[in-house]
Amino acid sequence: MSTSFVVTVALPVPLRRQFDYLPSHPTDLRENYPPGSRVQVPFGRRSLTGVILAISDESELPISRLKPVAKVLDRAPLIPSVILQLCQWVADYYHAPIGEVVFAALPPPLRTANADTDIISSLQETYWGATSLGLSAGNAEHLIKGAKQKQLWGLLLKRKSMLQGDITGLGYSLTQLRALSAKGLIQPHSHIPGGGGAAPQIIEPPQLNQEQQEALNRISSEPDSFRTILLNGVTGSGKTEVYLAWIALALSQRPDSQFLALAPEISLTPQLRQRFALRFGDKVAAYHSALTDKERMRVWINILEGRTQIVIGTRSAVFLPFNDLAGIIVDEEHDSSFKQQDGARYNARDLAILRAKEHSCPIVLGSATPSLESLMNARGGRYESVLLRQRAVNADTPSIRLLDIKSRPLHGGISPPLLEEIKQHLTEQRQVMLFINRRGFSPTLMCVECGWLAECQHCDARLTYHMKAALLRCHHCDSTYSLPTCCPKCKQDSLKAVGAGTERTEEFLETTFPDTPVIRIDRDTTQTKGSLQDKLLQIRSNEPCIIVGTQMLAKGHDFPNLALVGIINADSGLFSSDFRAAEKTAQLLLQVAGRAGRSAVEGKVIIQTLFPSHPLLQAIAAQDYNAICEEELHIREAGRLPPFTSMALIRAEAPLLEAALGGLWSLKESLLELLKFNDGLQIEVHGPFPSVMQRKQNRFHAILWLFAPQKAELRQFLKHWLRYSEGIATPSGFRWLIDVDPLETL
DNA sequence: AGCACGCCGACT
DNA sequence: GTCGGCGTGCTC
Repeated sequence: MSTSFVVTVALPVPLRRQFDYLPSHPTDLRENYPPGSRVQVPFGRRSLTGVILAISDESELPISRLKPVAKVLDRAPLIPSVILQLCQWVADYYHAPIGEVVFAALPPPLRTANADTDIISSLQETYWGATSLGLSAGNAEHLIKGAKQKQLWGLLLKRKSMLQGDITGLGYSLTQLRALSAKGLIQPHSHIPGGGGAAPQIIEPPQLNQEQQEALNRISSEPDSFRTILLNGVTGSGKTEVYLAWIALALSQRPDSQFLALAPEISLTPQLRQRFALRFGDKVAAYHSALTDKERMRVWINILEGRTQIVIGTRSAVFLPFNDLAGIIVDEEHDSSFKQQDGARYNARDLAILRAKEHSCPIVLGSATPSLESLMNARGGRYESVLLRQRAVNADTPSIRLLDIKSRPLHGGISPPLLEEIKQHLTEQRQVMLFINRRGFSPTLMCVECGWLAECQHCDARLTYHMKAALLRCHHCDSTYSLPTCCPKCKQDSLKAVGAGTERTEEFLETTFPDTPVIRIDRDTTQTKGSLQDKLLQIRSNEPCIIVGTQMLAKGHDFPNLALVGIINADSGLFSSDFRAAEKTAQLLLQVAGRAGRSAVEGKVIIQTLFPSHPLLQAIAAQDYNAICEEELHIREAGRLPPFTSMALIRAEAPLLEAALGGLWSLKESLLELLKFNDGLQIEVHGPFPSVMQRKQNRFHAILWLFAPQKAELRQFLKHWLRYSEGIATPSGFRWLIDVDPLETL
């Protein structure tokens, strides 16, 4: 029996390489080095935490150059082998350093070596439940002041006990808990997570309509086989109810199985989570980057040990260590935030499909406006297609009207006809939502005398004027500038805020409708934890109000009394050089429009534009997403663009534009060189081009476009090329990376 | 990414 | 005379 073996380790360094080590002692057994366990190893002159990828008989390097592992940190593998496989695949497909990928799959506390301390014991947390006094007080509501506290009390009455992390996760504060505790209504107690206790409160599921029932039948027809189902349902068609019914059905057949639901952004998860929690109680947990390390850690461990069965998460949740996954849902599958934009640039939607395959379970991709990629896959028979054509709650699809704002005066971005409509709907006790793609007061500050514009010193961008904060801010590098009192160039008192952002529209509406609440929802007003939740609760009270907000509003929210949606300006996406602009614009506008008239209320959408005859807007007004896709697919096919070809980018940056472009020229030269030896390959290299936003934080950005007929061809070629790209001389300060299947191509 | 080694400017 | 700038090279 040979005892000599080599341990291959992934380390958190940006190198496309694995590192081999020897066991700590020559007599060590292979069983003590299971793949997926963390190790402490010497690396250069520092010591790093790594993850064992594999054990093998020999190394590419001579044994004499290998160092021994310092310590094995985990007794059992922390990362299941399916996740390790997924990481390997991501590293290979996206040409990402394996270490970066593996460490992205671990919750932050496990990335560093807090040695072998017992993780579970550190997870004991506080639970809150009603006291006997609270329970016997009957209607204790009159004792409680705040609406939020009343709600919290109601929640704690229904659920016998709740983990503090879950309570705060739903947007309640510790202050609110303490206030109830001070009244003697509730008390904290501790017990170990998963030790039973909290009884899930199950609400009676609503009756599915016939379409939903048919969709459910299709999805659940073969529970134990891998299938990708594209659930294409108009906004308001009740996709979420189908998901819930599917999970309920699957759990009745296999009670211990697990489910993963991915949602594009955190802003969406609380609501989705609540709907899941109402149905499945504390089987449900949320997982996203806004959680504290401890919260993430707890969810991670609970999934690993099978205590948490259903997770609502954002893209990083695709790496969670489920071991008995029975189904995956990707909600709003077209959304570009599933694509990671830094580090390992993976698309969580595509990884989710891979996971479903690994676990041999169905995956449902849901959207009212599916991506062209998914539509193509459905056509090619790789995905099954399920349609929901009607809105669920006897509501019609809203009407969309294009409003020409040429030569119409705008106040706070709003034209007189739109203002009339707002008035009208408010008198009818309805809610109104205005969508503006810009936060801040105005996107430009200019001098009307000499034409001076407030610009960022570090970026090629105008500064946004924030009135309440009384400053200028760059939305690209986040630097701030104090507000000039007069024009810095001509010294006259002639500065003017040009254009409208959410803040200006909010201000205008507040003065125009002093008796109506104006609720602004953008990154600036939802910074503090729970503030978005508060605003959403206020809207869901169904009192008349005006909601002003950015993209955040477009996704998934369900506001029953919302009747009118105004889109302040639809024109930014009409003349972009991004080949995905039409697809993105159609998706965004139709999603926003879909917020209107979701229950019995009749919905109306008004899109302000300078180009009402633009074909894309015409098609959007006709709500013919199919026609838009049809047209787009023709254009993409003719232009040999994705999804008809495979695409990758090389993105570069350097302190000078010349260096960024020059470095890319060197890379391109070497790519072409390698292509010469591979005659059969139909790979095209275009560029280099300066990025649309050339200068960002005083660094210059440029890109190279690569196209190939097949994904595998491009992947193989790049893999091959990377093996000897290290010798290429590039200018100093030149950094570059590969972006496979980019969604952002400028 | 770190963290070294390595050659050229203003300071006790 | 040294302290220190960041250029480039390596890490199993």
